[in-house]
Amino acid sequence: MVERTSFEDWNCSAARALEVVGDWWTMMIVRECMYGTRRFSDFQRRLGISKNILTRRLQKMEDDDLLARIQSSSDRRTSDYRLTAKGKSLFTILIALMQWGDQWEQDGEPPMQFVDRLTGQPLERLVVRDVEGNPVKPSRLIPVPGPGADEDTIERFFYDGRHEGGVT
Amino acid sequence: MVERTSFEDWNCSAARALEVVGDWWTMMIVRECMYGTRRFSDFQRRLGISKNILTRRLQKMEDDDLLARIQSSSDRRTSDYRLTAKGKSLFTILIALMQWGDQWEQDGEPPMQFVDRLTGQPLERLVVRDVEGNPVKPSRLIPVPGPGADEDTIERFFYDGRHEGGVT
DNA sequence: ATGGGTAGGTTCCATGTTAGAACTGAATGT
DNA sequence: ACATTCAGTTCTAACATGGAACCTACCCAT
Repeated sequence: MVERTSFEDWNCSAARALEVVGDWWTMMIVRECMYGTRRFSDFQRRLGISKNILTRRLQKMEDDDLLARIQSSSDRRTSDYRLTAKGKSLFTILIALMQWGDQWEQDGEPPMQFVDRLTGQPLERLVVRDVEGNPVKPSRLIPVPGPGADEDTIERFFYDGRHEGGVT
Repeated sequence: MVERTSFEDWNCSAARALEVVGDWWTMMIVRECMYGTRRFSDFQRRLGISKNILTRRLQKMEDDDLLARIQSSSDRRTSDYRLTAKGKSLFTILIALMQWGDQWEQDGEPPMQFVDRLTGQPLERLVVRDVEGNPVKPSRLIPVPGPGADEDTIERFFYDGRHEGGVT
């Protein structure tokens, strides 16, 4: 096997999420959608992506139900690509990426930011919190199997030493 | 040019973040670190990643200052790979990915979850909020240039129609 | 001290993926 | 009718991936 390792059968939500959005272009296309881009040629020009790659990515995103393709009524050559509910819910991941990039790769100076269209107010920084609403440091946490864990996940947890480690 | 398009000179924080963590394995290695994994052979066995690929990824993550490599005092053959502050701050992105995967690829049943090591309490769902702390729907937002915007970003914003679009 | 095993790589190769350029073919606009 | 635009497809060179074999330092038991 020389094909890329697939994460789709892994019993891990992060791995499954990455199987859908983990390549270099997909989140950039999501960003572009959130900037208002709808059409093939606009994605291509604004991202500087090759046409054959864009075709494949849009197709995969449609297959994964991130994008819906809607026939444009005015020009029958084009379709509008729009985010589905599943695609829109990648918003949190996009904001997390942008804020991390702002902090560590842009010295805290955002090149672009999302603001309220009426008030012009920016967004709060995303914070991981416990159920009582208090911010959580990774070092306070440990990973445990959840209701979706399969046998293998549970076995690894107990016999592979994972319950002794923790977030650091 | 047939090399992968690099995002490192883009004036976009999401693109720069993806340049660092946007490949298939990097966030899986971060997850593994947060599960307590430290050593080469453990990353290799638990992730099922090829040794040459793992070597390259760990090296790049060290170059990008996500991981620090610390000589193990007991066994001079091995080193411990540990997350730096920059690496630890990928936590928010990892949680966003896990929660998205839980919801859309696992029917809301998490295979693994992070809980407080003392109380056993799980985490709250990440929510994008405005500065007053109210949850924000993407449709209420528009993208605007920030303090880190360069000329090209500002020009595109005004002359490429981006200010007319918005998050939808 | 010696032999066997382990940890952490490196090298090699077949196959896959990417990017760019050239081409296609239908729909538009003039 | 003619040129142009849109959204692709096809072709090819270069690069990346994954699996296996190989390598070398180190640890451990005898």
